[in-house]
Amino acid sequence: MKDDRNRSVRLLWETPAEPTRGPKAALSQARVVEAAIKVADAEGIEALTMRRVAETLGFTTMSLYRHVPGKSELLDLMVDAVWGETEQTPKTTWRDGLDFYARQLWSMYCAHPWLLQLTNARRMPGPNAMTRTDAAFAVVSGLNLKPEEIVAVVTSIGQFVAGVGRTMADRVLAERETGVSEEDWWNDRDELWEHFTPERLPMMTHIWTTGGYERPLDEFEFGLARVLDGLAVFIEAEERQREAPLVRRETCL
Amino acid sequence: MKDDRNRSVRLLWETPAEPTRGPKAALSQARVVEAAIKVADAEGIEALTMRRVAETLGFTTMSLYRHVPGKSELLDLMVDAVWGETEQTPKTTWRDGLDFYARQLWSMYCAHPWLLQLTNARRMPGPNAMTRTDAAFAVVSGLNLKPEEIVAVVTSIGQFVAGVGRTMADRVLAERETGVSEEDWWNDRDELWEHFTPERLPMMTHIWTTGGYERPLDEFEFGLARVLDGLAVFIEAEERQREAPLVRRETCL
DNA sequence: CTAGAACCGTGTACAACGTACACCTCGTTT
DNA sequence: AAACGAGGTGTACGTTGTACACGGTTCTAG
Repeated sequence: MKDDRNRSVRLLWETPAEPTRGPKAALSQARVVEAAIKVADAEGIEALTMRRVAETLGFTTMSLYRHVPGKSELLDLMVDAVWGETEQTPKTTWRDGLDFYARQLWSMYCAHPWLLQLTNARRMPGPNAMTRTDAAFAVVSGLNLKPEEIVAVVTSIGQFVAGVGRTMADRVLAERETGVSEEDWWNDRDELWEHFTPERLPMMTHIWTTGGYERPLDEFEFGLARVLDGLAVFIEAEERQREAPLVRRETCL
Repeated sequence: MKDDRNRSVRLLWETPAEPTRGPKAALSQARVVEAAIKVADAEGIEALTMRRVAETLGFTTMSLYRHVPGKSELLDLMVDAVWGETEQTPKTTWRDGLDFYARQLWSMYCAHPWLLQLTNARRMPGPNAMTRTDAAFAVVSGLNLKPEEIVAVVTSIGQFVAGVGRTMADRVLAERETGVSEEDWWNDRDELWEHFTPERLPMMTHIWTTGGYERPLDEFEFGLARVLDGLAVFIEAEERQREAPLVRRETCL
């Protein structure tokens, strides 16, 4: 059963029948997942080892494998458990809805920065993640967009939040891991700044001396406003084009 | 000298004096970096081990440490070497300039997807990366933006490309690593689709049946156009009324 | 009522990783 | 000729995920 390609599908989407025989389990899948999330929250993804999770639960490392097939599947379960903590996007205007969706993602990433240290490619999507995404699709469904445009719009929001979040997460996790603040770390590399000369880096030194790095804009708020503005331009243009009688585009049912 | 905090600064920004004594080096830092990039290009970052690099060069693992202080510093050198392959943004309009900058980043990420598997937090910036960034700042310097707004505008482009790139990179590297195409992999998980019912996921099933996933829009092109549109709205508004204060909201981190 | 199947948790073991350390061998400087 | 600094080698250690064998516990089939 090693190469059962649907094992992780069943793991996430189906609740297995309870065993009738054998001793009562002292541990459970839910407790393993919960403990793993707690470890990752506190110490980052590189501290998340099977040994560490087992230790916090007071069991041996190998006992975890009775409840979870492997580390990869444990990560799948952790991710979908965290999606379950978010609220579904309510039905409102497209802009309010996407704003809500973006902020839900943002607070999810803030609470669990390790999410952004994980690959998303070929990660098995769980029911929680899918229902949240479905609700996000719904808020842009009344705009007469083509189906692939709906996907593109929601995806662009998701990717924006993930992009900004990753920078934030890397910073937070590095601070937590090393115990050295971002500022202290850069100040320790004092010889670096000697190479930042106006001849070599005119703009950066100018921005530095005029205080551009001292009071940076909030990356999330600034970027979100820009992306939503950009989507507004697109959506309005798309609606105008659709109302024009001559330039009928093919609608897929 | 172990905790010399400026060691990596000198490594990237200064060329060390050539040694006078001892045997001629059969290896060099440049060759190590080059070989490492080649390995990462072909097999991804998780295949980039000191043993693997040494093997492709025909030397022992420990010989690398004569030319590179450690793996972390090797990564710094690889990153800046790759930045050196890109062209600097020429001086044009802000929109053409940012478009150029975005496409440079994009082609860099396409050529070296492993860049996006690396943390950016506390990575020592090298001279190539800094001059490229400086040139990008320059194209938005004629707009009378506040210094922190210049940083925010360029950063938002960088983060957009990194966000889209990461999705692309994860996919490409997973295919290269496993030898299984994305499509085949998802087709193997056939039981997953049985859970995608219209009751549970109405929008997704609708988009699926209307072909929204069959001809997806280009994420890079779609997103870039949206972000540039959004920045245009901001820049025009900013030019119109310079005296209006900018609204800043608090976020969780 | 008993044999055995199913299940839980433990302990040992292995290959791969980064790299510290001791070592020998060159080539230049004193 | 002796000393010294540098390049490359080989061994060894602590980590990681997890395969495998094992012993104890609980329910089911005969």
